[in-house]
Amino acid sequence: MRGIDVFAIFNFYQSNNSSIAIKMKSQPITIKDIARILGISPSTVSRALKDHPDISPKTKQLVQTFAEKVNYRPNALALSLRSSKTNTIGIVIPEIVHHFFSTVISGIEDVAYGRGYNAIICQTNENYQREVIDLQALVDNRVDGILISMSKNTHEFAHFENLKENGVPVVFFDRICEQISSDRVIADDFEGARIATRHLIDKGCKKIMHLAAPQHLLIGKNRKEGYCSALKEHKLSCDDRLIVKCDTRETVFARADDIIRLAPEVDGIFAVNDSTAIAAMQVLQRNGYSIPKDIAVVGFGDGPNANIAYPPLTTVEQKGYDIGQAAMRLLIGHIENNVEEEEYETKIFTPELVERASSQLGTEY
Amino acid sequence: MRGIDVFAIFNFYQSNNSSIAIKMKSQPITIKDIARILGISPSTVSRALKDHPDISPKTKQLVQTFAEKVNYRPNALALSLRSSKTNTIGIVIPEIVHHFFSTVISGIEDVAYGRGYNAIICQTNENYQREVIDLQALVDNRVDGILISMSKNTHEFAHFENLKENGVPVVFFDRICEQISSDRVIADDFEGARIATRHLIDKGCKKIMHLAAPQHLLIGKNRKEGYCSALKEHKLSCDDRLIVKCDTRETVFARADDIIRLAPEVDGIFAVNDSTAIAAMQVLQRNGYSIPKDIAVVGFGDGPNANIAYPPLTTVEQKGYDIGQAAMRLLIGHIENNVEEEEYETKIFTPELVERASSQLGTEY
DNA sequence: AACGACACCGCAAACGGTTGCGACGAATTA
DNA sequence: TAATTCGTCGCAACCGTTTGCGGTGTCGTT
Repeated sequence: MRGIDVFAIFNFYQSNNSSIAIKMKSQPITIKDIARILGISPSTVSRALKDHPDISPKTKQLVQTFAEKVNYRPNALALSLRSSKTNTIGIVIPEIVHHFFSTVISGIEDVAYGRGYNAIICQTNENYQREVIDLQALVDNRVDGILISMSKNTHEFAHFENLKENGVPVVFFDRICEQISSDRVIADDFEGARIATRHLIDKGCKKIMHLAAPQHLLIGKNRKEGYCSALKEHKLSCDDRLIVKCDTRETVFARADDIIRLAPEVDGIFAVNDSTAIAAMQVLQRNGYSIPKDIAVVGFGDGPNANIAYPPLTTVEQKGYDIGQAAMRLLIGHIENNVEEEEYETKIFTPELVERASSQLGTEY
Repeated sequence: MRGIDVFAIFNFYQSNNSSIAIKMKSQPITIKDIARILGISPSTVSRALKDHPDISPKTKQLVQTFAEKVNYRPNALALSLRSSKTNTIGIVIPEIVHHFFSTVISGIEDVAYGRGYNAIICQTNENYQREVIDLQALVDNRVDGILISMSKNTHEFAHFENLKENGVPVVFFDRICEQISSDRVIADDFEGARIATRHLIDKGCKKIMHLAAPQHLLIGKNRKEGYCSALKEHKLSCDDRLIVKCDTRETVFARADDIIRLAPEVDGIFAVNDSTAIAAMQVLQRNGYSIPKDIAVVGFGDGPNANIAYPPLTTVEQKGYDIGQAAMRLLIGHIENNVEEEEYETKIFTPELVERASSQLGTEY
């Protein structure tokens, strides 16, 4: 008896709904809608949908097939509000248009997707104020955790402290905040530079120039020190005269004279990044030097430029994708083991040498 | 009388809260907490916080300063649930690690930030299934609108139709779906190719080779047709013999022989993208040709490679940032004017010529 | 016939916030 | 003095979902 009624309404709803769908934006169907149409209570619908033992097989069947027909989907907002779990994490980075950072994001995304998390991405454009506001917005939206790479212009850390007080799990990556104890995932610039420089020495270089970034930046300092360390390992002196301060294409051209003046006495160059290395090769080539026959060159991986260079550039690759994955895994660990371990972890990724033509000293390309 | 009581509790709460903050993750404070502590109702607190005229100045003052002290922040989830407005939009793209796409995202982000929107980013990795799931997740999270660039492997469009039925505003950009009527923001590949080819002709080229992408891809087809169109404009014939099918660095090297065989009779090359153009230059240079003295080269902008090339590559820039901004603005228009206009707009961005050394036919670099 | 056991389902509160409406006291007006 | 107005505030419902608990009806058991 009652079954007939229900199915009448059922069919009515179906045809009615589909005709509506053509004309207007129909609000998504809710559990209450289903309950009203089927003449049962929302709680029964809820339980039926998740196979609760209290519900009879018939009711379950009815509710489940109906929900299927009308394409019911639970409202994630309501679920989040009730459970205080959004399955969403926040990412705060200086800029997206940067090969390294977008690679990291890609790694984060892939792990997140596999574990059922969504990612809200905020780009600070190296702006401190925006970093503060972005973090606040993420907290307001009750993200389950946050991954941060700090802006260059951030010198106060109250907004980071604030996260800890709010109980939001945080993992810093790449541009970590030394003043805040937390999980960290970083690339080992020192070791990367040492590997690059060692490689030049292995290739037979006796006197190696370094194109360096400003020493107040961590990467500038660490990469230079890695360079010096490799030299000393091999009883070579670390001569300040061989260190030219330039870290962009433009600054290379601006200091081209200095490079050319030093060129006759060196047989290798380690540049703080790839675009600097490539620009240096071009300056040298224009002045009659042959790479890698006369001078071998190694860069430091900031993208896919190395392959395009002429000759293809030997470089050390920063494993952005791995860093992203590791950071996300660490974060998930903190989110899902609500264990209050004050034990913070630091994961270090050592860059990997990718050997190409530019470092084959003495050979023609 | 009562004032004294309240402030006593006030102070108690303050000291109590701060001591808690040190030890444990304190749950964020809610309107109900404030109401309980201040001995008034949640509705009064809510109204006081937004200067409702029904509330007395004294109460407003009390509530507002207290909220300030305890750093009250409204729960965005609760607001969204009630208002059905999340101030969040979804972005679905094939891959993040791609200069063009990350540039688009940057444009989207900046507009979104200015208008108070957050962005959830999903990367499909050119996977149809993932595209479906990502869209569903965005709808479940009740985003206010969605920006999509389609995956290459998407050949069914039910999930797009589904969005329209759910009443979610959608704007397609770059990889649009021709089968779905909607707002669109695209780059004009045809016109870009025409501009590039025209430029070569202006520089004195009489016979221009084209390195083309597969013709079943829209960009391959449009760019080739733009190339032909420019030739015909200038009474030059569009000779299929001068069209070499290669669109990556690897395919250029694979078909190097074909290119070298044609080289003696051509004085210009238009390549379907920058990396192809750069690889072609390298092949030619290795075979004794001088660029741009013997042969002028123009690429098609897919990144910052052009600057790094030797010689610097003339190219047409796809305005990713502008496309992102425009797409977001269109979307916001649809979200905020809930006017039901079935008028869909298509914005077309014409690439812009960026002239560098590689196209200065006859000159030495 | 009265009892407990069990299957099945609904009520109501909760998550955090908003808002229409009614209540109450005080001040103003007739 | 009685009626009206106004300034303040709280009740309760609502957004969509979950869940503890209590209620109902149908059995079988003694």
